[in-house]
Amino acid sequence: MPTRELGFEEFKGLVCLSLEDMSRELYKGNRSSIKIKKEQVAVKNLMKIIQAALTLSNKKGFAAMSLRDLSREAGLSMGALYTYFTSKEDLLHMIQRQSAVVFRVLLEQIEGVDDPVQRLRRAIRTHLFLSEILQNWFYFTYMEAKNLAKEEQKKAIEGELATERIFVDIIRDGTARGVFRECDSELMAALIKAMLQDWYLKRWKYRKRKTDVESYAAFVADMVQAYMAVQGDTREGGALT
Amino acid sequence: MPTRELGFEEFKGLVCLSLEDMSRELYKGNRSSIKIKKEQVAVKNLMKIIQAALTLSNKKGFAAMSLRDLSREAGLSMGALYTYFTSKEDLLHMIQRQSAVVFRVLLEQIEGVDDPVQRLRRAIRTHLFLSEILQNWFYFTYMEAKNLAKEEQKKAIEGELATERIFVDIIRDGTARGVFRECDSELMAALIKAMLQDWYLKRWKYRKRKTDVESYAAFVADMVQAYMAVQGDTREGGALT
DNA sequence: GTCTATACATAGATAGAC
DNA sequence: GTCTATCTATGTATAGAC
Repeated sequence: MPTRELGFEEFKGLVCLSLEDMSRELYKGNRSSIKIKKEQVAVKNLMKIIQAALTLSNKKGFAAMSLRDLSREAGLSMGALYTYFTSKEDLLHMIQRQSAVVFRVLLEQIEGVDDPVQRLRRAIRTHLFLSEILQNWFYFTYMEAKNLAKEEQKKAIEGELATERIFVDIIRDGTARGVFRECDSELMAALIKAMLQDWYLKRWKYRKRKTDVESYAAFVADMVQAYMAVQGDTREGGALT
Repeated sequence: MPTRELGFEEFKGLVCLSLEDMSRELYKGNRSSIKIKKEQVAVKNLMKIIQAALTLSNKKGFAAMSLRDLSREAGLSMGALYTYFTSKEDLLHMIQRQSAVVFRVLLEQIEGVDDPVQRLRRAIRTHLFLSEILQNWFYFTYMEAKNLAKEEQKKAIEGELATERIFVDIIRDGTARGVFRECDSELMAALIKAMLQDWYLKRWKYRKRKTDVESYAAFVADMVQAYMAVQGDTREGGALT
């Protein structure tokens, strides 16, 4: 569907990923465990709870965040909190599960882009844009994955690999069509992912340096492109070997 | 001093970074807070404590690890534990501070390597080798940095930036000498660091794929080199722009 | 030096008033 | 739907026997 290259602000305006959007989705997906019936009320409070949970957890870790801390930060009593989740672990899982929307948007955005180079570039930009909008969600998901129950942890790993798989497929397609050089596509994809993740893991650093997401995206894309380009092959020759 | 390029096993044999070495250093650096007088005894138990602390923390997080857990895993009583540190936070800080040896070794290893390309390659390899040997220390330091007190946290950030600075300097030197293209050296260094960190943050993934540290180092170095090379400039031209 | 037993604080979770 | 008050388990930390 999306053919034209979008700037970050345009992208942000189109996708529905505000705290309210995310909270509403979360509410709809957890009607059974949330005791509040009125959507208006529920969403309003879920926004406060999630915002508070992400802020506190990302500052000192989910395990170190007590529900009393959360209660204070969200402006709700302990009792009220427990009408929105059944246990602290439940809250963790709700937030974590919601992060899955990312994969859907990523696929949507590269759909219909045929040229491997453009497709790769689009995937990189989209991933960075998403993590820019949902920075605290991404950070939380990454850092708190180890706290999940075994079953949910397995899903998180599958999610990580599925995203990586998107990049692997693009690279292999490009190589098959002669646009990219031959290379270890899994390793290449892993390194791209590492660079994409650094954007939200070290947000403080890039913020201090006033690096914006567009520049970062361009740099990563250029770097990958420089390596993947078939002409001017620097893999074997040169001072490196 | 080191002129010849070392393989990983050679490197591992030369540096003194076994659990025992690290524990002994830690003991010497914390004589004041550790109540045990006999070095033999202290080091033996510190090894058990640190090994247990790293294992448990890296599995479920330092905050979620209770000292009862630690006591069981290390095979020492609660009382005994407290003769090796004054508080749980103290233990965290001792482990975290010990990770600083890395910076020293990194500097030692690139010292005397003049050619920017070789110097960059050496720095990349050394960082990866170090994180391979001290995988659990690196992982711990990265994931638990947020639990540090404000003062120690500041030091951790300075450490991160100091390592990055080494790469910045190599890149700028290379550019000045006409070996590397002009580029945003801080951003380049940040991305290199991101790729280096992925090696110990996602060790499970690379282990499963049977990627060894030498291959990983070569890939990262080649990729950086492909972008930094002055000839065959692909930054502006090509399908990307 | 190391252990067992215990003090004391704080955690997660719930009951029942409003 | 939300609050306050409270239960119980578990946490960190220490005292004192061996």
